[in-house]
Amino acid sequence: MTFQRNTKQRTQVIDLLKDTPEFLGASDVHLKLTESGIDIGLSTVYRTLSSLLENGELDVFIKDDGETVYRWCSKEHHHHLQCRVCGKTIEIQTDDFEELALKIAKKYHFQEVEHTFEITGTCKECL
Amino acid sequence: MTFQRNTKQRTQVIDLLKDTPEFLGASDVHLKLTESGIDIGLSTVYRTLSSLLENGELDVFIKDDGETVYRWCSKEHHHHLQCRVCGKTIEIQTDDFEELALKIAKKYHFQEVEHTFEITGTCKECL
DNA sequence: CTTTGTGCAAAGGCTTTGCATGCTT
DNA sequence: AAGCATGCAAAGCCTTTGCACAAAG
Repeated sequence: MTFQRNTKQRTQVIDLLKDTPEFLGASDVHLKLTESGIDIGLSTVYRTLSSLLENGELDVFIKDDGETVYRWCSKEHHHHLQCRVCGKTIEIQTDDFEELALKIAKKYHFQEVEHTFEITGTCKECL
Repeated sequence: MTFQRNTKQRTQVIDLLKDTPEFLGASDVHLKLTESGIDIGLSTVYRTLSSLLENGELDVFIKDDGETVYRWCSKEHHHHLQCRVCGKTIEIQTDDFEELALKIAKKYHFQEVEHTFEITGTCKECL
């Protein structure tokens, strides 16, 4: 968690993310900022997003097409329910997965356990 | 779901996947096959994996680094506990995840639900 | 003034595609 | 023989990195 200087660009990225409820990719962030007349390089966007992610400020997931998308987040671990058709994403907060994962890890004597859990389906609007 | 011809290459990819319990990326498949003395192009591997995926023969998920990895779909759905260090993989049989996923899907009126759940950690031999 | 961030362009990694050749049916 | 699959190389995306310049502390 290295300290970061407060630059115009970094501030703009953070402000945009804080104001946006959906997930944004690096190119989305870059496009929205340049459209607003803010000058920023695409690589700076990538670097800023990476550093924010490392500091746990962002929620992240990788879309089906491989693009990584980010959203300002609360630091609690959670999972996603995503619609295959429209891409709408719903956050799920439940401790059940966490407990299950830990129980299984303990049974097999695993340490430093991490887990991923994603649900996809078709939402009622897209049926 | 287009019909596919039975070529040497396609058969080899399928055989490899059926024999491999872990998830494999396209390059993994290509490497393992060429190491076994089987001649196959990387693009053929990609095309074969895509067609198998479309036909619902494969389970898939995208790793943190953006690589897409595939595994032959066993009829019984199950999950894996994998060691980050040695790669050892343990199959987990429990209906708990299934029930949870269905419960969540129902709550949000999602249909045709699928889910992925993977646990990674360090096994006791690798600590 | 020193250190870190930025921009640009080039390169990297995974994946897709165009086209001629070869194999399946 | 006809048509789809393959291989190779080139190109497409998203992302990362090297380097010189600019800005922050």
